[in-house]
Amino acid sequence: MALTQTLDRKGQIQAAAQNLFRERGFAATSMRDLAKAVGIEPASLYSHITSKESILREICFHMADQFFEQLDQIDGQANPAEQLKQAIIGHISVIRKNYDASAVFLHEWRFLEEPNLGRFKSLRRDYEQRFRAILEAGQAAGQFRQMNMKIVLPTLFSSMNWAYEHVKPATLLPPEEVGETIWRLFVQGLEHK
Amino acid sequence: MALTQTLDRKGQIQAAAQNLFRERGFAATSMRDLAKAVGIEPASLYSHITSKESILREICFHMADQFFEQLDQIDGQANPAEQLKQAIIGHISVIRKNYDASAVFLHEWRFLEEPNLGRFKSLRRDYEQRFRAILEAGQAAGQFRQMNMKIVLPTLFSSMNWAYEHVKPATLLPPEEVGETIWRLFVQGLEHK
DNA sequence: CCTACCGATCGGTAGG
DNA sequence: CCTACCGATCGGTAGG
Repeated sequence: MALTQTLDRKGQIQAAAQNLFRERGFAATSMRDLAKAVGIEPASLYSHITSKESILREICFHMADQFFEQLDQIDGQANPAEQLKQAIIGHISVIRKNYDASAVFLHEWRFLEEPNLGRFKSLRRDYEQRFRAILEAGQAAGQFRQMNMKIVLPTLFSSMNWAYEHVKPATLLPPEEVGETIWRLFVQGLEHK
Repeated sequence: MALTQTLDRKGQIQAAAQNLFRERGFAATSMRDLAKAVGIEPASLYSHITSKESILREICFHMADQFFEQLDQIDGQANPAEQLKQAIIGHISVIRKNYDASAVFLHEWRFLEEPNLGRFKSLRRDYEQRFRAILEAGQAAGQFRQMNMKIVLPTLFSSMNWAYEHVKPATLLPPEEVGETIWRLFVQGLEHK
């Protein structure tokens, strides 16, 4: 919401929606709440957006785009552990740059309607597979232990995704510190060698 | 919902609410939805419950009770790594025994009203502190490395709490396997020694 | 546990 | 971007 005054009306609506959807959830946020936050009449929202769901759709798919862009920037020549480190820090950085939107992306996507819901799930699956490929490359290279991917992969994502909650933006730890710590924990474990 | 037919009406309402709140969220579930699931008229719900929020309250605090009970059963004489293992497996077991309710506990608690909301947050903080104490005991004993607890603790909880999602009940891995794998990952890490 | 109903609020449209 | 408004639905109560 900090940059609201520099955005056009459509951008203001998106920013206000991200904040409200994050704080109250999609279902508990009314178009009247949203209009009030923007400072216009409820009906005027529909000059800029087509439906409540269309706002959610833009938030979710814009976040998905950013997560994929980040993945495309990691060093394909690095070893798996290093690639994993870059992917983890990148993922957390995207969350941090989109404090409200990432919470919506993570929690409110289920209110998407078909066919958007199906497309969203498909993108998310693709993204998870990219991480899985890194982990499996590490196993193939003998760097990582053989562990059940059905457990390891969701554990990794859960570990990365808490970053949006628990802590307010002002007191946030730097994404690099969070990412490095999670990576070290994940790769080396808590126990002394 | 499997045992609905053996429950009294109040229990049926609770079971149906857990399922609906899990699938659609608290805000998006109407009392009419709930009544339909139970097979009575909407107004009849109020013979057994006082408000929509009171159902949520019972779910959340009943789950909290179970999490604490589980913690009280771990072996206080064991070393920190072993205590951690028992606590993790116990936590995941509670989630597994309450498939619908645990999702509600984890995601819908924010729709609690004061003073319940405050009480809930306080209980959750206490619970987290119990885990923190185990981790710090491990550090004090030289068994665990010094790491930023502000990162390690939420990472641990996130890792444990994914268990309620991603996977349908029928295909669930045994809680012991999930718990042991997460514990090993958390303590030893992914990398070969 | 039901019928009947309350005032409030919902997402969205018509028409300018 | 506004005024005016639509039909549908909301959580909950009265009274039996």
